Amino acid sequence: MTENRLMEIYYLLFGRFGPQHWWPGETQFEIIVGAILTQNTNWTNVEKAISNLKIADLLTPKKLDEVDAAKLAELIRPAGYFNIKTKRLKNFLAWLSSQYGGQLENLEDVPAGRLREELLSVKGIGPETADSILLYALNKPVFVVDAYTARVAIRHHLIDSDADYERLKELFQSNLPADVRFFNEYHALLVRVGKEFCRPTARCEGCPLNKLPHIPQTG
DNA sequence: GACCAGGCACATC
DNA sequence: GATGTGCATGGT
Repeated sequence: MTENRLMEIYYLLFGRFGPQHWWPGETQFEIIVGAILTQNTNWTNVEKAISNLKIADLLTPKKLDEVDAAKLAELIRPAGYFNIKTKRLKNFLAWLSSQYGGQLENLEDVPAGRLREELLSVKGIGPETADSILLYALNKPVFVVDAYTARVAIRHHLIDSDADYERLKELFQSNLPADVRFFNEYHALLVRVGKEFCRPTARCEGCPLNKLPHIPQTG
């Protein structure tokens, strides 16, 4: 049964890696900025960009909304795609400013489903970024799917290889208890095992999920 | 030097 | 509706 297999995977991962303490960010806003900057990008590059923003004392919605776009682009350059990500950050801030007075606390009481739709309407925020913001910044019980989640699920025969984002999300959300802490840890653990053992060219040797049925990686 | 990394929007068929 | 492409830096 899928539910039991998903729990087994969780316990194997947690037993090996322990708590991951996600999201790696000190404030709600830092988490949101990180969620946008990490799109298709290595986290270490994102850390450099966020460090630049901290040093420049710009890591608040108001300051980032007001800063010159060219300056912002220069600061986030290490995160890659810096021109498009500048626009995406500005798009988010424009939405926050116009719809919620620029105050993140005004998002707290908005139902998760409605908030997700609104976030998806912001150009540059897709399903993964929206769900990351909902779960990690706003503590809503939604499951975050990313490239690692998909790879692990497919390689372990939990879902068809052509499953889209929403189907992958449903796999986890409909078979697991909707709990913020649990979803937080589970996704973080999937990224951890993905980075160490489930990359396209990584080998399965030593993977804590090896005892489960899977497609052996030969790269 | 090629490949990869915690996506997304847009063009084209 | 499916498939392809641009966006860009930095580590392995």
